[in-house]
Amino acid sequence: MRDADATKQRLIEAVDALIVEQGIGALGVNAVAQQAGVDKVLIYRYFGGWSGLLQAYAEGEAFWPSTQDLLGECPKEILALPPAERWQLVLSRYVRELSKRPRTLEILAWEVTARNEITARLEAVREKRALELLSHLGDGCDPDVDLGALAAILSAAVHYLLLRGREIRGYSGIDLQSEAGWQRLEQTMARLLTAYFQSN
Amino acid sequence: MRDADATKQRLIEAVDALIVEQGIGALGVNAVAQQAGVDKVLIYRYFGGWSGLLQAYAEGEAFWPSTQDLLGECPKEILALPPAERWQLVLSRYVRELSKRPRTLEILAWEVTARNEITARLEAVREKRALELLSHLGDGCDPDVDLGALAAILSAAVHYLLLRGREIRGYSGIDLQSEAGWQRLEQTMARLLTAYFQSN
DNA sequence: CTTGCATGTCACTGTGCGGTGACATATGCT
DNA sequence: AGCATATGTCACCGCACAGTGACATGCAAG
Repeated sequence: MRDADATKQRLIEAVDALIVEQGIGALGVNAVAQQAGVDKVLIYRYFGGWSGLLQAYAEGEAFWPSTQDLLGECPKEILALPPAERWQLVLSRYVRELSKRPRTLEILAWEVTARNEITARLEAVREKRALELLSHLGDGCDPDVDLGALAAILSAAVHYLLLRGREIRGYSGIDLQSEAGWQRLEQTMARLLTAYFQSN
Repeated sequence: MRDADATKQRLIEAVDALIVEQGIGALGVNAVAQQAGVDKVLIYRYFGGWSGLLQAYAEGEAFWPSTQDLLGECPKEILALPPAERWQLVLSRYVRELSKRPRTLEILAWEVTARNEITARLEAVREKRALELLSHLGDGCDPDVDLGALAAILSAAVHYLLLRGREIRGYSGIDLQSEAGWQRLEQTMARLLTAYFQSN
């Protein structure tokens, strides 16, 4: 083929395929080269090494749901809702968007155990997005309420439950792999939010 | 020393030391043998191999806070509290107990990325304990309330935030490595619980 | 004292890993 | 056409890993 750009692309796609199919644990120079059907030496030539390839992959991929994904096409309508409903809606969308993204879940899991430049960058992007979204969600809320802590708790719960749900069913009596289980979770989160915003 | 039991013990302790000092990622036959100051072949002789040693370690260690740790010495007093306060207290203790247990956090992190016999067993123990505790916490609550989901959400949030706090500071604007950050989190959880139980 | 076994040491195999140097060949420019 | 270089192939290194076989030695029972 003699086409460097295409080869780079194949390597990056191979990283993605391996992550989705086998998980981050299976990732490595040899595995990626084989998956791409390419000699591994090209990883070093084109990306300067393993971490270079990972970085290229991380930059090219949109792991994180966009603000639009979460607020929808008519953010004004959503932002006009009372706080509890607004948060419920966004949280529900957040769950849906994340569960559609096996790559993102894999990355989230990776961040829990590994710490390196790649995860650090991805985390920085995430944090920025979170704060950005948070600024939108705060309109019209009682300033006395700690929205940062609220978002931290709820998103943390969602992250953990989605991650565990990839492998186990029963968690605190909830079936994390069934629609019904997640309905119980979302309903309880919704009630928590309603009660919380009502009480202030 | 010519003492098989002592050697077994040293190996198990070496596993523990490595987990605490270097994390699960650093665990391996060679590393453990070196840490124990013992030949690795003894791992195979005494434990039948690597997974045997891990299993022996897992069985011997008490990773999980006991019901007593969480309910305290006078469970009756705690169980006599109104639901919101009861849950607040237990949750707060749960955070404190877990943050004292680096091994347990390491295992929790491990479970997120790896799935094997060991993690499966540990998870089973955890789930059993959780349901047990849950049965105590449900007294006098509105039966309409989904306590399983509530416990899942809150414990998931705590797990995730504790795990992330080992490596990052900023999460949704909260400093996960400071007393102040955790006070914000606990206070928000407390308010959520109060509002939640009040509204039913 | 001698024999048998538990305990421990050492050297080794095979595998997969990340990484590199030397070579082959297609492509595009002059 | 001929050359330089970008592109790709291949064989290889050193390392760490899990696991094993053969040997040495202390101890306890006969």
